[in-house]
Amino acid sequence: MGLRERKKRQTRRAIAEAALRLFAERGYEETTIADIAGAADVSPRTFFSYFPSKEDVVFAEIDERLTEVREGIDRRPADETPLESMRRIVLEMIEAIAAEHGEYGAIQVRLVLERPSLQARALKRMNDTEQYVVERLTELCPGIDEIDAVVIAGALVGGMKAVITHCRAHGYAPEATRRAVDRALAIVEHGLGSVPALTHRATE
Amino acid sequence: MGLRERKKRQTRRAIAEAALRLFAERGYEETTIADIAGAADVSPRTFFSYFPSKEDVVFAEIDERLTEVREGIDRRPADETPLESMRRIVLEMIEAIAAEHGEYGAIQVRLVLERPSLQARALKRMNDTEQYVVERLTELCPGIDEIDAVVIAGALVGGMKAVITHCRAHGYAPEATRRAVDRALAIVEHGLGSVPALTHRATE
DNA sequence: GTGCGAAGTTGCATGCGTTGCAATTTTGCG
DNA sequence: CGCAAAATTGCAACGCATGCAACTTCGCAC
Repeated sequence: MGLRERKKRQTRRAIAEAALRLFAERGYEETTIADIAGAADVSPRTFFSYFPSKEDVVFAEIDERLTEVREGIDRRPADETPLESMRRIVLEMIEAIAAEHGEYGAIQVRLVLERPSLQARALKRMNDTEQYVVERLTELCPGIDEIDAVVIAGALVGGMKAVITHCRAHGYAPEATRRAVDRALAIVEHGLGSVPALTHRATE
Repeated sequence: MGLRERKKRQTRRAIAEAALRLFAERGYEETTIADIAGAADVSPRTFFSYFPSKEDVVFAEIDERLTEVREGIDRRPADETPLESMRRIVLEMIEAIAAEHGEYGAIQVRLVLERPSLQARALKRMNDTEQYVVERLTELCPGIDEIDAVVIAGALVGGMKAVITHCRAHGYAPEATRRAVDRALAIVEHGLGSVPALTHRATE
């Protein structure tokens, strides 16, 4: 890897860290591009040659993580059933998110939760991942009905989103996390019909 | 309802229609706030006293529809099981969306699909609705486990999103729409384990 | 090491969305 | 009519984002 490459990576990191630090100190909208550029020792114009927008800098690390998840999906061993694969991948994803809990990850999570526009972007990223799941699913199960694939991916990602929300609210306690994942997968796998509260009629 | 009220409603509608017409004619980013205000015969500044942002004008009608859906949820008859209620509400929602297919609804859908930022906003709205489902669900089923409620809402909304996507891609043909809804609800209700393609091991 | 082309950085000018403020006009009602 | 509240408007300012052209730095061949 040449000097050029290394320096770019270094600058990118400097910008991202400066941005997150400033966001944490003064808040997101209280920090301007000029502030970030100044703290990272580059010109304001250069910021945009590394990140297409102010919002994107928040998702810099998260994107790398998502790429890893996709690679994990692609490396799926052939002797797993699709359901087993999905179980494993969901677990990996949750663990990755929980591990990210410290350091700058916490700042990112807080920012995303506080700013509706960032939350919207995060949901879009999740939706894009769902599209990817649909593609892999149709590849994995030749002849599967299209609507089936889309619904399955939707239910899976929806369940995963639920687990992430739940775990975040409970501080990522390890045993609670595992329990949530198990419970979520059980519901998705066995269906809403398996939840007694949902099939019980109020009258009578 | 006083004259003041009526005029406000009228102006709001004028702005929304002018905006959607211009978006359709020249494109979203090719239309400025000044253009919209000019076409609706108000000052640019006034635009912002009716819509908080340019993006919001795209969702004006959709928001009204979502409000109706929430009201539909609240009016749920007591002799339905939660699962039956959800089935009915999902069907109503899809029908409302399909009915919206004509007129300006089509423009909105096209805009949302084309612009990533609008797509993100649409997903956030869906997520907010999901939160609402969680609240009603915990109300409806006292003592239900929190994680269960969150997962159920996630799976339901995820499935619904899938149906919407699927139907849109197939031009909202009535019989295909009904089939998609049935299939989606069946999968969500009986679980992913009921889909043969997912439990079949490749090696054997 | 010298020079050259490519890649990266920077400043400048510009357009647009958005907000706060104060002035002005319109509306409903006594 | 006349008054107070509400709505509209213009103005100025700020920040994000983009295109462009000048400039600097880098890697590489000779």
